[in-house]
Amino acid sequence: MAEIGQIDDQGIGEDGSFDLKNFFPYLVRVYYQSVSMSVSKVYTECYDLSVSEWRVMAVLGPYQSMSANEITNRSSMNKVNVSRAVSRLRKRNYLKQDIDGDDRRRSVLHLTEEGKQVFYGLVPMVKQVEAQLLSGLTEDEIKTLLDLMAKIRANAEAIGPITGATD
Amino acid sequence: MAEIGQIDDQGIGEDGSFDLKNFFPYLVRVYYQSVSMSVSKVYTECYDLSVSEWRVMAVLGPYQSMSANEITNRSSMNKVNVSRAVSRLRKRNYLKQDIDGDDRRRSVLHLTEEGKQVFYGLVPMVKQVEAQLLSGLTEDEIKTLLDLMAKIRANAEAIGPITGATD
DNA sequence: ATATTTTTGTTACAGATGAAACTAATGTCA
DNA sequence: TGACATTAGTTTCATCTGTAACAAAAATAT
Repeated sequence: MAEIGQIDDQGIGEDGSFDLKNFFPYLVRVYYQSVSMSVSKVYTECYDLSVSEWRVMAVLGPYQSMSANEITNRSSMNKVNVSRAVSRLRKRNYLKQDIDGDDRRRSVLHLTEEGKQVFYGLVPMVKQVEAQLLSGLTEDEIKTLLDLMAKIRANAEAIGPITGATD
Repeated sequence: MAEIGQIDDQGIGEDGSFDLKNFFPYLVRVYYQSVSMSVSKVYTECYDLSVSEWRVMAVLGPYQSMSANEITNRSSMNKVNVSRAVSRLRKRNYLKQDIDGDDRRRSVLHLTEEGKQVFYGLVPMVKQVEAQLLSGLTEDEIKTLLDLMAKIRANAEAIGPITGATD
């Protein structure tokens, strides 16, 4: 009765109960927390990187070079967090920030040698965590999961566009 | 090749690429953001409640009465956030905080009449969002999704226990 | 040309966060 | 009883966050 999938439009049962632990958005949050924690542990503990910093590095990769705006678009972060992550990465010499010759508002960002080393050190580890997270699931199950997540994301975006990208 | 589910243990391809947008934890994050945003919009815009505040109310419900510690256990929040949410809800007269007679460290928390009204107003709306999020999915698909999410959560917790519950 | 608007990225500000330190009450064990 | 440990909940601190305001450059329009 209080099961998910059998959503009653009354909202509240006769006993006035609302079962948070079977409320879908709550389950998504807990799911996200577990996943997020297990990955962020890697780059936090190994290199003291924040999520934003890791994401900027991940988007950039060892050979890419792009503007802050492009990073924003490819990382589901807002421009403020990109700016701050870039600034911190620059201070640590993981990233170099040049100015675009054609458009002097634009920055041209790419990893330094040191940044690349960090990246190369990190990628196998985060990929291993990814593998552990998905272990025990078949290829089909993974595909199904991703498809369903995409469907729900589409539903969510139909309700209202995302404003502030939580980081 | 760079597809998820076909995880190569090299970590980085010959071209040194790492595809963030197909990285599973990233997809989970984006998924979570969409879901979270669509629900939190409801209680934020309607009653200016934070996630923590909503969760405390949701766990408590209209007739339940429990300690802060119990709320912590049932809501995947840490005790600091529960404490703060309780404090704010109390200031707004949505919640009453009494002291347990048997154990004077313990508080006994329950919603006030005003808090119940807010709760009754909110539940149908968040349930509607839940329904919209899941619309287009069959019962089986929903069950599959929840099962797979639970599996991955179990995998994550096998890697390492969750420390700070992000709120 | 020059005023206006748009875009790119940064900064200021107010509020939120988790970890750790803290207070107060209870439990344990000798 | 009294020393010590544990538990419940709060507060402090340093950091992080999103919104809005901002500066500078470029695009557009007149």
